[in-house]
Amino acid sequence: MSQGLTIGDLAARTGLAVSAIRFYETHGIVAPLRNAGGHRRYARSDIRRLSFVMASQELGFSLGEIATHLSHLPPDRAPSRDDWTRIAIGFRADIARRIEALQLLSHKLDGCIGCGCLSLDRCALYNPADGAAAYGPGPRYLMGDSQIADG
Amino acid sequence: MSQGLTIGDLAARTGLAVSAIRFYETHGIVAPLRNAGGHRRYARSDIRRLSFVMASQELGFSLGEIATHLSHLPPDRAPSRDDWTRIAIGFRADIARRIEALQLLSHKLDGCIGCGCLSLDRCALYNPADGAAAYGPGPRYLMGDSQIADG
DNA sequence: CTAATTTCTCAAGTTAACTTGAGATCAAGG
DNA sequence: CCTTGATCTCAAGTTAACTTGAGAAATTAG
Repeated sequence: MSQGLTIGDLAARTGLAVSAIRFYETHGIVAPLRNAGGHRRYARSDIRRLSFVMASQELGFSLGEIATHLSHLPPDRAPSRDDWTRIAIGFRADIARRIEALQLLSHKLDGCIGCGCLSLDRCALYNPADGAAAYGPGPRYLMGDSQIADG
Repeated sequence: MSQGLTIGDLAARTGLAVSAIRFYETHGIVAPLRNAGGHRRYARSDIRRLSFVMASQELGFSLGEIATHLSHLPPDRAPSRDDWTRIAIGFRADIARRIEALQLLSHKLDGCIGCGCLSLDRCALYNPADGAAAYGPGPRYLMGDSQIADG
């Protein structure tokens, strides 16, 4: 067996396009070695790295955020079990946060369904004034976390 | 009071940029009337419409999907309570689905944390072969829902 | 009525995350 | 050795969701 996986191997194992894997490299997400001919050679652990990227994207993280997460892995040696465990735990925390946000939203909709919804000043989907947050370019107000207790 | 809200009013009430509201119009999300001078005039119910758009985007829906949801509202008359209730219920179902997906992922990470993670063939983040789904351009494999029962 | 806002339209620019294409080189099978 | 297929680099195109800019007309404040 030659040293490491080719980019095609990695693409086959992860389901990613070869072009995507190269693109990720320009964003510091993978850093393969090169063989004598200048072709990329990947470590087996890069499969896991890319799997992590795909999972994170599913959750809505940007490549930049993902790269930050991954930067906590050792750049030189293959990541150990503990290295990955640390990352996975932080990842789980993010998932939990997102679940909570969705549940809050769901509760607001409960209120909206019951409230008649024609008096716009009381709908949970309205009243954006609190909890402003930017999600993408430009200013955006989100549904905040007050004005909901009073049924 | 003049007839309806100006685009600036709507922007102030929703937190959206004026340009964004105009943009949404080109995507069939709002359809304001025009006054004598050709300026847009919005109904109060458009505030809710746009709030719904922002909430949906938070959940990862595209404008196309949102427009589809909104197309179930009557185009001519102001939406009634029941109209909005129907939409809100469908919306809640989507939230529930997403929460489930996140919880599944979290479970997989539980397994990943415990499994040693150095035998790549058993990690929940690996083994993409099932549950393929496209999320953005190009083929993508996601973490499916099998190969997880056996600890 | 005049000046300052706001709005109008339309075209073009922006960011993220990739893909596609061109032209050249490397690697592997027979 | 030679051909086919995989890779390489670099530039440019793509989609979503908007923003920015220009020039003109409508509104509003004083």
